Amino acid sequence: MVTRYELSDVETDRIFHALATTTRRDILRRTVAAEQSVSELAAEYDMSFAAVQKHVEVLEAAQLIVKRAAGRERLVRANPEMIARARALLAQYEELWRARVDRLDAFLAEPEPEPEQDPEPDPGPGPTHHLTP
Amino acid sequence: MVTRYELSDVETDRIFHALATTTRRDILRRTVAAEQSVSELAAEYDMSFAAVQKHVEVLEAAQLIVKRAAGRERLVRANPEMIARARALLAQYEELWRARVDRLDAFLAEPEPEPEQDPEPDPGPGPTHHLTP
DNA sequence: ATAACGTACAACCAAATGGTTACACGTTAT
DNA sequence: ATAACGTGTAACCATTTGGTTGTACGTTAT
Repeated sequence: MVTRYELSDVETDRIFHALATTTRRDILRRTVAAEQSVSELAAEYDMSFAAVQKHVEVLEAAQLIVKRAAGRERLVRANPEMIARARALLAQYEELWRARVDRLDAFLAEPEPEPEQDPEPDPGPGPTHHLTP
Repeated sequence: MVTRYELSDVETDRIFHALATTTRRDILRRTVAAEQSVSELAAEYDMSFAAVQKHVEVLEAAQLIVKRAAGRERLVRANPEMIARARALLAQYEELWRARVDRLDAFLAEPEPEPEQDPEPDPGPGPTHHLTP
């Protein structure tokens, strides 16, 4: 329905770039909670209307928000779909970490696989599971 | 143990900024899977060593990776803690979305709360649940 | 001892970013 | 009809970004 494609590199760049500014994250937070006009948003920040308008533009280009015309106003609402996609991407990295830890465990479990040179320097005492879950 | 503080705005800015470049995400991906030296990383990309070194610097400033000296080499490994923090932040936004939908549902469930002026323009036919769960 | 390697850092550059003011244009209110 | 409002866009500016080359310095290999 919505998109369900894999995010391209440029799309992902845009998403994280859009999230990399406090003002824009705040706009996202406000519009994920409730639809708001660009003016209403602009009133919240200590900068010109044009500046806020540009921030909204960046969020829109990343498809993190969607605009809808209502008379002379443009109502902004967040697009949770894209937020979820970004979150899923980070979860993917964490999954890779899990896989790595598993490989390490498997290595440590083996008796003596192949005497390669220093395959993992200083694994430390005990199981290497400091992971945070 | 690790940090368990709330991320400041500048820290969050740094994290998402670091994630906003394909090259840096790729470095993160590689180092989350296995520890690698800066040279090993640099060999993977079509740019100067110095360029890659700077990308590593950005990731390090965001604490998304950690460097460790080993002779003349600097071994880079990802810091899943920070990846998790970024993911948690996005999940927070999605939670706000849930809360918003719940408020809307509650509003639609009420018989006639207060005749305010157009509190949610065009709720459309049927329940507004297009959400992707 | 000397050469090669891995890293760091400085200086430089073009392009992008985040902000400004000014203006045009459609919509709403008086 | 006219004024005020909401939005979009253009021109401009300082700073940051992402890349370059060159150099210095400690570490490893010959």
